[in-house]
Amino acid sequence: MTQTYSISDLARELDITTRAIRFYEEQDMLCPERRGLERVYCAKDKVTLKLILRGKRIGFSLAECKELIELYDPSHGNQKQLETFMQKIAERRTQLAQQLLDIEQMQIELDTAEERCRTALAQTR
Amino acid sequence: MTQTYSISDLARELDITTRAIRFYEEQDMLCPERRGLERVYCAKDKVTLKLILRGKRIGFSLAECKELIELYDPSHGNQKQLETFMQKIAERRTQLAQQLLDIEQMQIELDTAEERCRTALAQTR
DNA sequence: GCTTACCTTTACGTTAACGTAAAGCAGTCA
DNA sequence: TGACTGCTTTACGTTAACGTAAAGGTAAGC
Repeated sequence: MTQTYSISDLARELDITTRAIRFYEEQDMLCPERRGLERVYCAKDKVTLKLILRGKRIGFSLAECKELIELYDPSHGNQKQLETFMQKIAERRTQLAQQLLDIEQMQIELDTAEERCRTALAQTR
Repeated sequence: MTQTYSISDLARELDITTRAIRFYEEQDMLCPERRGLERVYCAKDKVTLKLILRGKRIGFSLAECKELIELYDPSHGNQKQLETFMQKIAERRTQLAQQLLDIEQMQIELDTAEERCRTALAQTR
């Protein structure tokens, strides 16, 4: 008994619109089964959607998310493709490392900003 | 002798287009001085630009970046504004924390993907 | 049999963040 | 003096990521 979902099940659970889900399918990031016309999603589809949403939260474009998804399944690769995959993985790593630095720096700046706010607040008394 | 820059100085140094810089000004994120018609940028402007670019790297919209910049200078705030600032700072903190989690998770997935690539590569021999 | 609730497709609309082209002014180098 | 370089403004174009409306199919419940 493998769990399945309707499109609005997933929309509710992941807090996105059905339009968005269909759009991701248009972009070949999803390929749910069909029962008649209705889309029937499986657990893997849900994982894919979560991957997309996580990617978006850290500012990846859908194109980048799609690449990440494709990296997830290197079964169908010849040697050249696999090497390309490895390279893309390395690129993503670099990008993530930079983002970590950026976030740390932002946190520091939020510290500063908060401090200044406190000071300013103290002076209004 | 405070350092100043032309628009193309900054464009070169920060690796963006002059169009982008002018666009940020249109959005009231910058307000450089003028010598005649020419824009003359100071050190603070450069800091602002770097802030924008850092925000963009981690997926912030320009509107969000603008808020961050405004948070940077709470001098002109009455008590209510300052409290709003504090709240926005807290929101950003939450967002950054989520992004950190997302990035860590992505790194783990890149580990997995790389591992699978290695395995697949080994089998092509 | 009619309404309600989901589902479908097709297709045009919208916003953000610039790109790009047109037209022109100011200084400089040969 | 003319060509080149760098700056300006105005304005239309473009791409991504959906939003939204139109028009309709199907199954459940009253």
